[in-house]
Amino acid sequence: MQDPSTLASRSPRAVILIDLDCFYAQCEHVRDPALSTTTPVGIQQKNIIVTANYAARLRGVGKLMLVHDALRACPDLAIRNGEDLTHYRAYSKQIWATLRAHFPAPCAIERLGLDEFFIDVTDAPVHPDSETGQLPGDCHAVGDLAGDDLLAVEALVSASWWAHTARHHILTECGFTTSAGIGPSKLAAKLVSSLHKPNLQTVIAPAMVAVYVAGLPFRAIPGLGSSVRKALREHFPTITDSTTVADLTTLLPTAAAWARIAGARVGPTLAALCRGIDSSLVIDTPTTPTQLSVEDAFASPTPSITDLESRLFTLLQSVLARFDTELGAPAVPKSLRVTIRTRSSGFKRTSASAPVVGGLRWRADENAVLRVARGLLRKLVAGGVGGAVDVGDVNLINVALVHFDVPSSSTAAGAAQPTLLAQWARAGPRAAVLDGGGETTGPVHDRAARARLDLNDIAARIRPDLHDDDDVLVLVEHDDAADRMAILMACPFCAASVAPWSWDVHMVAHDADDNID
DNA sequence: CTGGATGAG
DNA sequence: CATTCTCATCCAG
Repeated sequence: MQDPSTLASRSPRAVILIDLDCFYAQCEHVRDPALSTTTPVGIQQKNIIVTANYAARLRGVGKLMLVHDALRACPDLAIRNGEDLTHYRAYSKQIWATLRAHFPAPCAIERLGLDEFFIDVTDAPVHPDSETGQLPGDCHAVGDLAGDDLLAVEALVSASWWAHTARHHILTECGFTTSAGIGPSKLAAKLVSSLHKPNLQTVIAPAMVAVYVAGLPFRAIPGLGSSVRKALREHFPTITDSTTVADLTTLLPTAAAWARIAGARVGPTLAALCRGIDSSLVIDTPTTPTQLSVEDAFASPTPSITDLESRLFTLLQSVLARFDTELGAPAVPKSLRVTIRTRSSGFKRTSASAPVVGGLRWRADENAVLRVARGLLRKLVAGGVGGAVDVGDVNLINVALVHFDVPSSSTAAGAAQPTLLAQWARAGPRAAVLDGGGETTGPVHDRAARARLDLNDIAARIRPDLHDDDDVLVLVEHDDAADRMAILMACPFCAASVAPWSWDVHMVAHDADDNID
């Protein structure tokens, strides 16, 4: 069977990574313009400085440095507390909105953390300023662009100009400087983005990617974290911090060799990344996250379980408030999760979760939610290794709302269904889009891949349950404006074209019609 | 489905 | 080594 995502990713892409320079510190400068960029600024969370502006870095303040050490290196460090991420989230969202406005579909925009954004500009128009073939003045290059494949070079020169204008928009509309990497893949864009910073950008020639990656220290490979590093050192004691990707490739020449060290899933991926190969696509980050959590770490022991509960309730208030202000009406969290961390466990986390029966109406029944949260906490504190966790041993609590969903046919309230359907109808032709994984997000870019897609295959992927039903007609249409394949299903009752994800609610609406009759 | 491990910024 | 305060994905039970 053809794998559409593989086919789509085979065509050369043009990917930008925009990286906000020392994001938290810049947020403080933007919020308080009187704060000079020449004064060293550090952002404090508990007893560490998590990041610092460039003035502070020049004075020896590093990331995740103890406050004590930072002040010793730089006694006049201006310290801002960054434990509350609210305004950092707000700036991040503003920057995302700016990028979205200037890079509409079919350009995908994927957020990584609060301060990095991948943009796929493969299908963007050729940038007007790229016609001379020159790069923007603030754009460095890795490798000889002129010597590379002609079409790929045109795409990357244009992409470099798009990165330049994106950064210009972020600066003039939001007030933030950025660095950027431009390349034929997410991997390439990411790895060169930090070569020239702050406030500069770097493009890499496609033919140079493998060579460039080979020369990097092996820990630069994204996805190669502390666990894999530990396994590598155990198998190969000669490995040090200065071991390069090329050295590793000599030790582990095949995907199978990698799989033995890092597992069947991660291993082959790392093997490919080490050769500069990354076929992953930029995926639009959804507006609704999969979880929303608030946590607090505390150094001094909590005296009693009541005090622990008091902390828990404060966090719960905070996460509920966040839900109200940040998430749209259709989102409903289905579960509540409480996580604690103890010193004696070596700072490991343990969690417990439970369904939230009240769903949407917890404002009216907050006590019930509080009781659920307290029950989860008691379960964790009672479930310690020796039978019970010492309350004073707990040094972090996290409360999370998880598994958001839109209300569907499973919710009983019949009156609410037509309203929901009306909302989706108003949202217009945001039809399902095939990404090859059977899900309904992301474009299929490669025209040849589209031509090979088999209709039955598509139907089976999108809604295997309905595909067995002969009455359902599946339509595949090309939306020329958006340059996407839309998969729609014809409703046998009203002849409407319905997106697969709204099918169930559509049917419930018809059921409601029947009941009125 | 729940809970842990891992990795990202 | 993680340390902060998050978020996502994968996997075993």
